[in-house]
Amino acid sequence: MLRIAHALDAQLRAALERAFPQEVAAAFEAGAPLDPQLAPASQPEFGDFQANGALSLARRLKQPPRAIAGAIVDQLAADPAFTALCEPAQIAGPGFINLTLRPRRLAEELRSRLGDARLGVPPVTTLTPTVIDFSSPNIAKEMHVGHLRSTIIGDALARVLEFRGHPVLRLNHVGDWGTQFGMLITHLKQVAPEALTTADAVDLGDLVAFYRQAKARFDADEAFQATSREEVVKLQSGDPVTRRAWQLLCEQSRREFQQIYDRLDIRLSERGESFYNPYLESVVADLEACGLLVSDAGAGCVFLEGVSGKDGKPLPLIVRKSDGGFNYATTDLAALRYRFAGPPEGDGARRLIYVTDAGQASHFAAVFQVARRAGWVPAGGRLEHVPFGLVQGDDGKKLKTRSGDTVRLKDLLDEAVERSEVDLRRRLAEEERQEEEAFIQLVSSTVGIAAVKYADLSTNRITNYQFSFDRMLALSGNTAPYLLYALVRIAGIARRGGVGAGEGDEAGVFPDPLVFSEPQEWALARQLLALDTVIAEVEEELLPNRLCSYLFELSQAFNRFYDQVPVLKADEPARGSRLALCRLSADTLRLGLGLLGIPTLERM
RNA sequence: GGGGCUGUAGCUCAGCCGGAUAGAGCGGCGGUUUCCUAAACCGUAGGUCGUGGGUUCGAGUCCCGCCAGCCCCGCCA
Repeated sequence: MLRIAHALDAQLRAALERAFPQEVAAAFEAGAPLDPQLAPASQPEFGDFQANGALSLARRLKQPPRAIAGAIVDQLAADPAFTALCEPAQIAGPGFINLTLRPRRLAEELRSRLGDARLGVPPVTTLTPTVIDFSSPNIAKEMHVGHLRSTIIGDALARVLEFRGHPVLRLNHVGDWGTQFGMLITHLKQVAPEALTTADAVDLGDLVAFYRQAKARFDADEAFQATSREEVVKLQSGDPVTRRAWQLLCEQSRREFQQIYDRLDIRLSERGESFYNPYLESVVADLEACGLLVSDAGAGCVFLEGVSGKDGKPLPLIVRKSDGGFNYATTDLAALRYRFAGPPEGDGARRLIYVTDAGQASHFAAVFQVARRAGWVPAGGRLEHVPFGLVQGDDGKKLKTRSGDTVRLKDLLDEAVERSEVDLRRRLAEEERQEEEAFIQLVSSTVGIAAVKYADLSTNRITNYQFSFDRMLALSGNTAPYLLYALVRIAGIARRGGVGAGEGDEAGVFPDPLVFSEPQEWALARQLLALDTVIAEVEEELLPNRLCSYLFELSQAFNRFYDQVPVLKADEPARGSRLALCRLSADTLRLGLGLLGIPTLERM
């Protein structure tokens, strides 16, 4: 519907201009052009679109809104392109203009989607090279529930942008540098030196425990602190023993992470913090050169504009610690600059997206501000922090295991799949269905993982997210199983109707024109045509839940249609037209779920 | 103390740069199966949109105050 909306917008603007030539010209001169305010209809009975502009124009044009609407409608009626596209425009209420597309045009539009792999979603014409920074676990730690949202949301956004045609670099900014390694290596030297020389001498779970011990010692023991700092220096200066230990730890973690990414079907390029190490010095030097760097209590600071602390003085972003070392702010600045810079020493991106928890909002605001002031953000370059809320348990507090530990991502996925399997087996027994073990495994793991992903993506990411296996695995409601099941029902029809995916790829097997008569058919058709609008919206606003709502509403529209309108038993051309709706519903669900990173099933 | 986010139905949440009677799911109650997977569909009850002001023809949406919860605030990321 994007193309149609554009056409209508242009027609409305032209009509407005013909109706009020002087006023439109004057407003344009004044830099405040008049806008007919085209929007999707707020209610189905209002048609497909509505134009709200007449109401707000009343004051500026010094005429009653209905008179303005009337003048615009008269001009629309005189436009052959408009009358070919729409039924006569209706004026409603205080001055809304309601627009209803001609059914034939809708049917044509829909028919053009058949056999189109992009389902009417155009590729963008202006490519924006984009870096998406997401997932980003820490080396020598296990991935836990805290990484879930970043990983799932980041992947979905990447998929949508890639589908639109943008070059996307998916970066895993893993925590592989800094003080933490000094602590860990120092501690391991004393308690488990073999871990530093032999691959996989201890498993990752033990490393996590060692890390915790190291952190505790670091906080309590000054001598340990000092040794740890020395170890960091050794690491950064390339000491072979320390360096080797570091590589072993990274390698081990990397393999563990990859198992999770494989399960989640997530593709990522690892480029950890250490990658930017060679650029830290120059970041600080350049900040100094452009006069932003201020030394305060021995630390290198950039004082922020518009952000003040307790005493009303500006707050600093510290980019060089008083011991001369660099911190995460320095790394983030170096990364940002590298990503915007052109090759060979840069990625040449024009849009940077950071998918991290909302708690880092002020940190990123500070980093972005400093980068802008330092002139590292190119003209037209976009910098976006995509924040998300905490994962909470049923009690509304941060999700923990019964014993109070953070939940390992692996365990969480295992439990989702296990619950899904128990449910499937129970259902098979109830229905006395016989299925092969491979089928049960495939369905359980697909549904389990899909449920976890969809539950996360389907809520507005900015708010905290209450994690509940029972809700995400529910077979009804706005859940992955409901959507997957809708697709399975369509697949059932397709198997009998002979128009499944891959069969009848030529649009020629469907009637031309498509013929619809029932309201359920039109409701489904309109929903199908809205895909491009939703995708464009997600691309812009980076809110995957918009796509989820769309797919859920599509499934509902389909289930209503399926329930109330016979397909296979209908006569032609209704039968073929309804099969076309089924086919497009299936394709749209597959595509949409695919963009969310969720694979689909033919049977379940 | 400063800053940010959040506050919408019993519960979990939508609400698309202000627009027509505030939506969905779950749960509750009541229905639907000679027919393509009923993991579905239909109906129904349920809301002072935290609160008080303001702007506007029009405010859940924008501005200000207040209340509550969570998060951040100089050398962790």
